[in-house]
Amino acid sequence: MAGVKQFNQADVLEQAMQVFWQQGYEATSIRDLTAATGLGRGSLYGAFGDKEGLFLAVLDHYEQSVQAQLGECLQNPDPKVALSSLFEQMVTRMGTGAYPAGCLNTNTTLECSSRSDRINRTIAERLGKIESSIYEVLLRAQTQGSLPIGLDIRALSRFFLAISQGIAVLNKAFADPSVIKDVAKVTNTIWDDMYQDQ
Amino acid sequence: MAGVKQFNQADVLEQAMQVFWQQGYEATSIRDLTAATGLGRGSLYGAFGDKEGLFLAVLDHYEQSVQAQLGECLQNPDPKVALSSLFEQMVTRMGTGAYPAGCLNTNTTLECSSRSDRINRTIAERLGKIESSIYEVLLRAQTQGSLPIGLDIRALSRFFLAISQGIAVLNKAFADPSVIKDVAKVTNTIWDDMYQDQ
DNA sequence: CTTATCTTGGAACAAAAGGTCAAGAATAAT
DNA sequence: ATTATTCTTGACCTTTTGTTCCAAGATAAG
Repeated sequence: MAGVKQFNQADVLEQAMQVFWQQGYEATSIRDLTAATGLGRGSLYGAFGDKEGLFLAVLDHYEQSVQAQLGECLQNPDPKVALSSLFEQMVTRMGTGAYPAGCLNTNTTLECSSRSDRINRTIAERLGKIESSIYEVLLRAQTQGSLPIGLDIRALSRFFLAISQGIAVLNKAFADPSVIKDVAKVTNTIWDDMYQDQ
Repeated sequence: MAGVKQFNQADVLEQAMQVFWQQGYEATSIRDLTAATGLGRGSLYGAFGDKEGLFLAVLDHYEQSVQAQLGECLQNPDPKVALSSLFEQMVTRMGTGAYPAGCLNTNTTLECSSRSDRINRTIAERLGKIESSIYEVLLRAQTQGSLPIGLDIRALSRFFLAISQGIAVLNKAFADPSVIKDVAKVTNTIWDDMYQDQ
């Protein structure tokens, strides 16, 4: 069974992502990964180099498969809908149990940022992109005149980013889904209050 | 050099806390701990049982030495000051660099909650206590008439808890201290707007 | 059919992990 | 001074870690 790749890379990354997401980077061994993916050691190392290489590939897969959906929310032409649907989407996904609790980016930030420069830069860059996306939405709202000009929207985008990270933490800490529902509810209230409908 | 304990337990916990806080639970080895504390393996195991036991002791030490300061902020008789000083205190401490980045509770939540039930319960309980403390402050404000009666202060306390966790995440992800300053700034603005001065 | 190329799974490796234990040393009690 | 108790030290154990390597197998090209 060889000569050509015997496995689908996306499937392997999906399985590996589940394991890393649930157990964390350090707590996940190569054995765990070969068991989850069904690949032999040689195949894994041949395809991804080493554990860190596989993890970085998993981070990419995560961005494209999970996080991309959040990015789409922010593309909504109505800034008010864009931001509120972001939090709604987060809470909904976390309620389904289709994925492990929390957010892989957030988990990785707290576990690996002080250990691997490469991972640290990847994550910081990714969080920066989310902040920028939120900033674009706020800027659009401001130019539309539905958000006060005096508002510091750079600070505001960081604020919303913080809330999203906080939701990820609380979702991992508490089994109770009502906690993050409450957070999203209050966030939307605040956002509604800022937003001046024409 | 024995017969009686040769080390100060608080000092040892302080050193161990620094290591765990910076590297995470899994990435910290017993060698790291003996090197940081100056104790031999036997002494460590004699005093704390095993790695998890030491870590739980460290979590207690963290609550008493670091987190207690945040609790004191919330004891301020003026609810408005109480909550705003909480975030101010967080940002200030994280700016000093006296401790590693972020928050040990938050880090632990994301790394260990799916691995050790004991640690998971400890952390969930602790976050619950913070939520309750915030709730008390909001309730006080509400009975004083400075917060609208219609407000869901349970949800609101969870919201502020989420922000505090988000701040911890962003402080670990970004070296730039202006990020969490911005978050605290916006949070205080929102809190001020809610609060109806008499 | 032959050859060259690539994949595969598992054996093997050194290093490091968490944890144990017995002998030695210092105090406190008698 | 002697005994009993306690703590410290460092070697040692087993298991697991991440990684390498190779013989065997399967395909595609000539």
